[in-house]
Amino acid sequence: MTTSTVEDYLKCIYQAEQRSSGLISTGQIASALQVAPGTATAMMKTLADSGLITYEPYNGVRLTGAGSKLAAHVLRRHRVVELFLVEVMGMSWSEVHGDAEILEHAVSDRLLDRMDDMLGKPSVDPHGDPIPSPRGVLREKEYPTLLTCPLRASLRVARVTDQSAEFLKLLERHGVMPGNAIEVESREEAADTVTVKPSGGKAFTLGCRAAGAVQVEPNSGKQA
Amino acid sequence: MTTSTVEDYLKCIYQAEQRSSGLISTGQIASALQVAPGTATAMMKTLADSGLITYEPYNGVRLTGAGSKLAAHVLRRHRVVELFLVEVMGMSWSEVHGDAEILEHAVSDRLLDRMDDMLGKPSVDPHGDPIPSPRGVLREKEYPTLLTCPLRASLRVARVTDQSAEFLKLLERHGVMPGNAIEVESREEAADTVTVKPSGGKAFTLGCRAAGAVQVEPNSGKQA
DNA sequence: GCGATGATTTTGACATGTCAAAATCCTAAA
DNA sequence: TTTAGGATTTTGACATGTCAAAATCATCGC
Ligand SMILES: [Mn+2]
Ligand SMILES: [Mn+2]
Ligand SMILES: [Mn+2]
Ligand SMILES: [Mn+2]
Repeated sequence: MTTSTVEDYLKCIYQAEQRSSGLISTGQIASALQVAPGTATAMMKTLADSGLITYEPYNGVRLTGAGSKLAAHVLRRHRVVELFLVEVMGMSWSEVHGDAEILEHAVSDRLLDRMDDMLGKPSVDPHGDPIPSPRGVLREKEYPTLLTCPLRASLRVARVTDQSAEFLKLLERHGVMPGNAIEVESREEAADTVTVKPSGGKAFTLGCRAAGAVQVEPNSGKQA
Repeated sequence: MTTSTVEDYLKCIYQAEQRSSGLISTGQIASALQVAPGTATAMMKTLADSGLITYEPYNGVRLTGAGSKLAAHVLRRHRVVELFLVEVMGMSWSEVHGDAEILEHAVSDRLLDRMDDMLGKPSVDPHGDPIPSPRGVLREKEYPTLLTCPLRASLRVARVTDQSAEFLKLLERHGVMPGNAIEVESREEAADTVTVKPSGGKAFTLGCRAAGAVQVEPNSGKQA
C-alpha cells in the first residue's frame, strides 16, 4: 500500500514536472513540502527503490511510468474532491484546498466515481486547474496572465494559480473567478500594478505578483 | 494532533464501554482491532500518558472525560459519513462501512457540519446506530432482537448490529432494513433458526447468530 | 496452599518519516 | 586551476506503530 506521505511526494514531483522539463531537484521538493533537505533525499531513495522515480544523486529525480500514473490519480482525486466540496457541499473555493489535501488520500475509487458522475465528469476544478482523466492523462492549456494579455479586451478568467485563501477570497469579492468576464484597464510598470475591471463590477488593482496568478483567455462569447 | 490510529483505539474502547460496564481488557481491544496483544498494551500506555484513558495493568482500561469526548466525535463522524454516503452519494448500506472507517479520520469539522445540515441533523445512521450529538452525547436505546421479540407481531426494524457486507446485502434483498416492517413467523430451537417475514416480501430463515444482530421495535404504526 | 493455564506485559526488532548537524559534492568565479 | 559557497547527502537520533516470542501475572481447580 502506498502511504499518504508517498502520495504527496509523487504529486509534488508530478506538478513540478508539469512546469519545468528536466530533472526535479531534491531541494525543490523539500521546500515545496516543507521538510528538511535530508528528509527529501531519504524519501527519494525509498521512491526509487519502489520503482516510482528514477533518482540521479546530486542531479534530481523524474517520475517513472508507474510513479506518474499514481501521481496523476492523486491529483485527480484532489481536484474532483475540491469541485465536489464547492458544487455539492456549498463550500467556498477559498477553503477547499486544505480539506482536499487530506481527502485526496482517503477517498476510495468507488466514492470518487460517484463524485465524478454527480459532477458530470468535469474537466476543471474550482480554480480552473485541469482534472486528470480516470486513466491518468492530464492536458494543461497555456493561457496568458493578467500581465501578458491584451489591454481593454474582453476576457474570461480561465484559471487561478495561487491557493492562498486570502487571495482567493479577495478575487471572489470582486467576481474574479473561472468563467467570469473581466478586462484589464491598465498596467503601471512603475507602480508594479495592474488594474482589472470585472464585467458588472468595480475596477480594482492588483500587484504584479498577484496578477501573474490569474490566467485568462479571449472572451469569444461562448461558454455558458 | 491525534493520529487515526489513536482515534481507532479510542472508538473501540468507547464502543466496548457502551456494551459492558467496568474495565475493558487489553485482549478485547487487541482482538477487536486485529493487532497483537503486546501492541494493544503498548498503546494503552501511550493513551494513559496522554490522559485519554486510565489504565490498570492486568485489569483493563477506561476512557477519561477527554478520551470519551474524543471517541464520541470519531464515532459521530463515522456515522454521519455513512449516512451521507448512502443518502447523498447513493451507495449501498452494505458498502459504506469500510469507506467510513477511513473518512472518519479525514473529514474536517466544517465538512462534517455541511453533511449534518444536508442530512437534516439525523439521529441514526443507515444501520440504525445512534449518532452522537455534536457535543459528544450518545444515547443508546435498548431493543429486542429477532431472538427475543414476540412472535407473529408487527415489528419495525430498528437496528442491525453486524457490518458484514454479505449479511447486509442479504437483508437488503429481503427488505430487512431500518424502518421497514417485518414479523417473526417462527423460531426453531432445535434447528437454531428463526423465520422472518418482511411485510410485502417472502419469508426467509436466519440462523440464530445472525438473527441476534437484528434489533426491532413494536410497530406502533407511526414513523414515515 | 499450589500449580497449571490462559491472559497480560515485557523485550528486542523492524518499518516509516522526520530532524539537526556534519560531511561531501558541484560549480561558478577568480 | 583553484577554491569558496551553496546544494545535496550522510549520519545519528527520535517518534509512532507494529510483531514474535519470552517473561510474568492472576486465578481457578484440586
Ligand atoms: Mn495531501
Ligand atoms: Mn485546485
Ligand atoms: Mn477508522
Ligand atoms: Mn453504521
